Amino acid sequence: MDEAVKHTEAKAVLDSYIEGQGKRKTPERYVIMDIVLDTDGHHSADEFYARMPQTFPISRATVYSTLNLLEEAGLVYSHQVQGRTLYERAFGIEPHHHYICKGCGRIWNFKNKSVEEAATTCRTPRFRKMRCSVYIYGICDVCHARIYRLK
Amino acid sequence: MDEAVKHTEAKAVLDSYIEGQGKRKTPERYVIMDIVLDTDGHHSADEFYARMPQTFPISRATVYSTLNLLEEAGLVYSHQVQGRTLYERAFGIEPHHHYICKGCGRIWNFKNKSVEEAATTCRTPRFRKMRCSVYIYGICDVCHARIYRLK
DNA sequence: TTTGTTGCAAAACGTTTGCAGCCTC
DNA sequence: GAGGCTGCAAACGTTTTGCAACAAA
Repeated sequence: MDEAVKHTEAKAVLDSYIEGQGKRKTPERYVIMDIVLDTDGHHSADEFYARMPQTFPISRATVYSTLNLLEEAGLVYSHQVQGRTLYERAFGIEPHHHYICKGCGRIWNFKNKSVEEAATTCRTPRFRKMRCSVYIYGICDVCHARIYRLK
Repeated sequence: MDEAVKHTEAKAVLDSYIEGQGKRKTPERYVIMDIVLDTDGHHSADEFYARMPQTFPISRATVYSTLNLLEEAGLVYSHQVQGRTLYERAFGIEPHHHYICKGCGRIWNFKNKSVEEAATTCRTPRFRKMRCSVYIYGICDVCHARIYRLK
């Protein structure tokens, strides 16, 4: 996706979410949105906080609350890993799932049509599905070598 | 599964894990294991701590560390939900996955063969799979009614 | 005898909250 | 002007840690 278009379209999504909820269009929210859109991978709120521009400082509390807002608006996904919440941008990327190393907590993405299809089509009574997350836990090469060497 | 057999077999699993790791067979570990085996559903370490027998008090720290041990031994699964770690017994139950309400955090189990098969057969390069967890996030009936009423 | 484990309390960690002042609407 | 938002620091809830006493091997 073209970078400029991505930012324009994401801004439209955020605009309409904010308007629909009777919330306010503060500059902080759009600055954070832009940074999230330009960041790949899975990061904690504090990691995003560390990336806030020195020219436009934004507090930790605002970063936390804005990431929540962006998730509600559908612009980021969150994942609970090793006691922390990690965010990844949801806009301009293809559907995918994750495998997570129990040793180091690193996350890798993978795509798989049958996993995707099975998760989205299965029945969940009395429950409105919003999102399916498939996590495959295991041990990565690096951790396996480390653990094996230690013993 | 027969209850007595379940406890006997689980004890054998824990025994061999403890022996293999050069760890120690303390009474606390077997008391906690028995309680976990007799408990259905998803519970935090503190919830298990509250269930420790008055006749054989066990500290919070020991409950936390033993639940970790039981997970390493494959006797419990853990799930990260709303900032907490929830445990469920892994022994004597059929494979299943979960849907989780974003409103209240409650978890329901579901079984689905194609989800199961897709998750276990997909390829994850440079990575040794241990366990697949499928989480479907959404809003349960109760929360949907509550949120809808408030607006 | 060695060394892993327990219990306690304190500390750590990520996150949320209360509040005063500010800014969007 | 009303009320949502920000920034700060303090509070929160969960989990981990340090340490001395204990007990399994």
